[in-house]
Amino acid sequence: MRSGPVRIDAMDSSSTRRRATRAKLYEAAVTLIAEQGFSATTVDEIAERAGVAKGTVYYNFKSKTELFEELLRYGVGLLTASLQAAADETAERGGTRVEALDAMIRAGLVFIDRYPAFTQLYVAELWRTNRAWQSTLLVVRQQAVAVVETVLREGVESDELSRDIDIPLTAAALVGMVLVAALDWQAFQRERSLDDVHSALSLLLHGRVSGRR
Amino acid sequence: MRSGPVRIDAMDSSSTRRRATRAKLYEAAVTLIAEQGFSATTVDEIAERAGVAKGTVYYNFKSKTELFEELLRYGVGLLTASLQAAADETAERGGTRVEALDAMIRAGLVFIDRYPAFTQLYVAELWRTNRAWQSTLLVVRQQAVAVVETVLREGVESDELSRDIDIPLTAAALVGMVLVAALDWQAFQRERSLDDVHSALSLLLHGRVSGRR
DNA sequence: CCTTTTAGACTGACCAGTCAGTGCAAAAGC
DNA sequence: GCTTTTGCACTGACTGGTCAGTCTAAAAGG
Repeated sequence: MRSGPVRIDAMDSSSTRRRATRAKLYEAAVTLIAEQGFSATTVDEIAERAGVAKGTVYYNFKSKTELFEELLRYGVGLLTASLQAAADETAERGGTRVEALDAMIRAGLVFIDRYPAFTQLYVAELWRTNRAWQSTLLVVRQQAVAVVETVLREGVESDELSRDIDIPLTAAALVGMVLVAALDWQAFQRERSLDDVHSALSLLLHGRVSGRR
Repeated sequence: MRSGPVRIDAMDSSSTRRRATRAKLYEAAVTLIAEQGFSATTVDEIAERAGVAKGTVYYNFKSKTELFEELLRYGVGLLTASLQAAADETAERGGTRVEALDAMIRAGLVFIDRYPAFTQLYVAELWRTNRAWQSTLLVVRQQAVAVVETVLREGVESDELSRDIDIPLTAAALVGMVLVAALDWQAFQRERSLDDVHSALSLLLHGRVSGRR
């Protein structure tokens, strides 16, 4: 009866139990670190919030830093996928590149709305130097920015966007615009709806704030 | 009340010597905290970098947190003054509000170029919750954003800017655009000149990226 | 002479990481 | 069947180090 290879998935070191524990730890770590910062957050707090013993943290991750790095990789992976999906959907619908950018702005806002703690933590760590996870962050940032740069590049090639734009700088500015507007919305202007924020940013993207009439 | 203002100087505790020591401590703290974060930076390190005994830190500030809060107040004061000056100069020259915004973008970039460490540290702390200096930051952020909001409001009233814009959100987005583009420039695109960054942002502001031709 | 700074020893709290041990379910042995 | 073994996942008390903040006596500054 039980002669089959029942234990195989125990071998890839991600049994259901383990995965569930890791998920609880990510969840606990992300909010605590977003609130307090990495150094001010203790492993005891993370364990307590996750409802596991401290030893379990070290059974699942080799250090506090490693837990944090995996968290970063995981979160930015989600964001990148979501931006890419927005761009792809627009392309499939036969939309313009500007529409794609607009869709990506919305996707960014939806992401931040859903994972505000992760976004806080990402922004807070991104421009620090001399930190253990600098190299992880650099890679992970480039993935996300590259998605925007690609759409900008396509837009320029198809003459939909101005030849004058500086792609890397414009991509950074757009990402920053969305990131900061969204965090500000979450932190200081909670009463606004996602649509409010989206249309304010959309107006800016389309140059209808101060553009020639 | 004018009988003897002799002690006022002593009472606001800012003899020349003290001021010089405090300045050395700000300077040391700002770079260390920008690199490592508040919690990961020790008072011993700050004192050593400032070339001062540890006791001196506590003679001048009642705690590490208080040193940091004063640093924040001081830095944002500089930024706000510089944005305001840019807006005022444009107005005196009889420039438009859009020109004023453009001048403020440049002033922001110049500030970040001069005090990159302060900017890093500000961004890293701004959206954290549950920190001792949250309330200080809130006040100080509002001062800076208000300068931008005022110019936007004047622009709308004089019909120079679209009635459709949402002033608080647009102000936040503009500030974010400058902040993130500048930090990205400093961290990942050092080879670009301030003018490159300024014209990329200017193009966005004027809606010449994707605006109607 | 009053203020400010120095050097550095000291304390008490706090915290990352360790390790010997527990619980438990599936397999092996009988 | 039933009991013994195996190994995974987890536990929590403990350790060694670190750091904010204090204290002192004496020197430097003005």
